[in-house]
Amino acid sequence: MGYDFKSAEKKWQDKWEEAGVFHAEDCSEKPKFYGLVEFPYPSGAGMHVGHIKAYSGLEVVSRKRRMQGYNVLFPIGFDAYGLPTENYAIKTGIHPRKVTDMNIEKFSSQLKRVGFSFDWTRVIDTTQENYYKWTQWIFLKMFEKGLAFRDKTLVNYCPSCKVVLSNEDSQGGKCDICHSDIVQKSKDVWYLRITEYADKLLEGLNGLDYLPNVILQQKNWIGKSTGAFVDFDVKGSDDEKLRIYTTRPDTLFGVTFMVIAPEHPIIDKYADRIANMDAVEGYRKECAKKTEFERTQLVKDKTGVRIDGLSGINPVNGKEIPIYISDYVMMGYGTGAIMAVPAHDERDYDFAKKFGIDIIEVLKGGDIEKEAYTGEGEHVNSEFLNGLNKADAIEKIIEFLAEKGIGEKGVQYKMKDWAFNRQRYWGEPIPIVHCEHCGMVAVPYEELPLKLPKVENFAPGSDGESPLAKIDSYVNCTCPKCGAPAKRETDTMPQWAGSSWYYLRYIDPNNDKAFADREKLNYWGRVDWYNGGMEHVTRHMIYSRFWHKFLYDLGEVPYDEPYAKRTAQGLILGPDGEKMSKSKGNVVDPNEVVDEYGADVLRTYVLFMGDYEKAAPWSKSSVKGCKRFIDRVWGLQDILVDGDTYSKELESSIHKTIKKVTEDIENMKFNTAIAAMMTLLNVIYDNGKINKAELKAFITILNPFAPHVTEEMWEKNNFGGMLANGKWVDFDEAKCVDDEIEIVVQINGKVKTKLMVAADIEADEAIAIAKADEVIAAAIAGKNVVKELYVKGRLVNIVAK
RNA sequence: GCGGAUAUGGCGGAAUUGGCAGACGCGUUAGAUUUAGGAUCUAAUAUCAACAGAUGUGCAGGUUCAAGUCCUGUUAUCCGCACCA
Repeated sequence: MGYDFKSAEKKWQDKWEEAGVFHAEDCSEKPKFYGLVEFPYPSGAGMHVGHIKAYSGLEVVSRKRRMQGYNVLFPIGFDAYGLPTENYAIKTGIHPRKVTDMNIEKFSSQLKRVGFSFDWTRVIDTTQENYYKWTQWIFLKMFEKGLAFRDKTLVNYCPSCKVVLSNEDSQGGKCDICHSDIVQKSKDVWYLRITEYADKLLEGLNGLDYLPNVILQQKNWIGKSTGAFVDFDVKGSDDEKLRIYTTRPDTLFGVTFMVIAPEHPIIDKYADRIANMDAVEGYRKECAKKTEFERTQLVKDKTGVRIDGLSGINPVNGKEIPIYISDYVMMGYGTGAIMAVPAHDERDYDFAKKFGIDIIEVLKGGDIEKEAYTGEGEHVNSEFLNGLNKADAIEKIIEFLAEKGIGEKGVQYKMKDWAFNRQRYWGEPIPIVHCEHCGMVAVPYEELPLKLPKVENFAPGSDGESPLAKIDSYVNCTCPKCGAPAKRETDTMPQWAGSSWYYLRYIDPNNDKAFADREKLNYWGRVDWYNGGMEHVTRHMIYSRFWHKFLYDLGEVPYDEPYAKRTAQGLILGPDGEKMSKSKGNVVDPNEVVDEYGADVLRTYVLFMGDYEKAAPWSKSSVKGCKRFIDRVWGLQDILVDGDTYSKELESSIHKTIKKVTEDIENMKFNTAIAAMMTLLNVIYDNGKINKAELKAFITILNPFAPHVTEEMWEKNNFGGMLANGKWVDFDEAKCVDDEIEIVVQINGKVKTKLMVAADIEADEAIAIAKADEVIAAAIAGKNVVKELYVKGRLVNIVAK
């Protein structure tokens, strides 16, 4: 009788749910394991095979850990605020609430069909009042501490969609949605002062078990650099100081010009003294027209205009140097002004060559006739720095600058403050009231959640205002402080908000007194293992680490980093080797796979298809290989015999496989774990029979991968209880080795023959046996044996000339 | 441009960390079974060669008794950052 996955899978999913076997127990005596996967955005398209792979990894780890006696928290939820839902709602007229509920329903049933061992009693939805109440609560705490603030910014605005767009949605200066030209618009928006945590976020990385690549990407994102600020006097101004930032203050003697960003305020301030203001203005207009893409493209061909009327004075030698404006200097980094050292900076070099500016070498080691020398070297032409190396020179010059009061040590970050706003409906309302008398006032904590009002028209308003701005009953309120009529903030929070603290809510999802109970926080502690996509390791992870560190500083959480370990799965590519996309028509629907082959096959395949951390193309025929594997496992019941200990024939194979699977799962080497079980299966069929003890062990280690078929077999053979509640099997290291082993005999490193010998054979004996072999004897006859080696358990190598 | 990673049969990928290259799976070929197809089972399957044997882990060198693995150089692909001073 074949295995009927259709009925068995449904049956066991229901039984597991009924018995609550995957419910995590708060504050239990058992050791805890908190495994976290990135909760999905419930899109209308339904689940993707990528989700299955992303969740299957920690699913296997979680099921195994449960069987090993851990109290496992393996939760799931939905990150449901966001634009796609809202856009769909606008298009169809169905309310986003309804769309979200439908999509969550769809995702939930799909996830359940795959048999994931999530604790469904803890499911969260970021759009529910009892969840976003605490998102707002955290925001207000930040507001209280001055970390949430408002500031003017130039935003990308699409006049056609009437919406403010992120940089990602406005690439190339065109709106991603309607492709009209984006205009820059000044607007007051909310920011979170994440830069205040830049150092903590950087230092925190040290003790964490993240993939090296993840650490690197986070470091790059934070982008810390150390250097110095230096003030240059400006000739032609009223005693104006032009402050620059540099990482190489030691090259100050090589400065031959300065460059400021086109937006630099000094231009407007002294506009009447700049003789060529027309040219300067013309250049600035030209830059403003350039899209971000254009501005980053032309690396070699520098453009710029000299400011006629203002010049800089090099503070170390009093030399007068020209000042240029050029768009290779950005207003958003450092001070928007640089000192240019063409001899030792490629950009400055290109610029100097183009504009015919002097190039003065201050570091030995390169040939500045040909190109800028950016390496290290001894200082020359630098007065008191001459002869010093880079580190010493930097130290000395900073000392000098500080003494003279013309500069100081400085640190810069690439990371900017987090623009925390959306002019959209489907997001968490920002709980702030604007009062004419009191300014910005927080909605009192006891009034949270500030509910997102139900509206009929959730399309964005004109002029980039949030749809909430049109609802008078929402906007008009009284000031919580003075009681005067006031207006509510109408921006909502960005998508990233809800996901910045969701791992904390799983710990105590229904608490209405706090975001999570302190005792439970103490018990569950950090997420032990967080798996997700590489695309989320910078923004999402840094944002949530920031929120967590903020809560830690507030004393609201008992540990300072949210995630102890972070891994990432590789993409599943389409069968054509291309990234899956609807437009390419190469998307694989997990539902169809479950329909055709069953959930166990789908789960096994996504883990078997290749290295978990690498991208691999989907192969329809390889899926069939996993189907065969599952069917052959079921077929073991046809050759089942009695026996309550491992048989001599299979004992070492079973121990070896248990060892391999046990270790591989922890290292996310799921593909080789499955391969090892396939190998064992082949060994068993070669053996012709399997006894009950052996079958128990086999289906136990297979259970995390293929829980349904193994559970069905467990029941059918009356092994007792439910396998999901079962105990993991141990292996005995001593029994993983065979008595007799095959060794290879090489002559001059080439394999000549293979011999069976006792596993504990000594070198002398092994070599003697090898030399006694007729093939070897013949090969070395008449030759001079130079060297004889025995590598334990592996080979004998005889070097003969 | 900078940083990181990868490169192994027809395909996805293994390789105890310097010790039999190609585990496991797919595909292919032959056979069995079947009215047929499908499914299943058995065997073969890196390349060249009838065999002996030789060659073989992107390419070129090197170290070693022994190299996919270590060293030097080089090429290609992918990812991240990108005029960050």
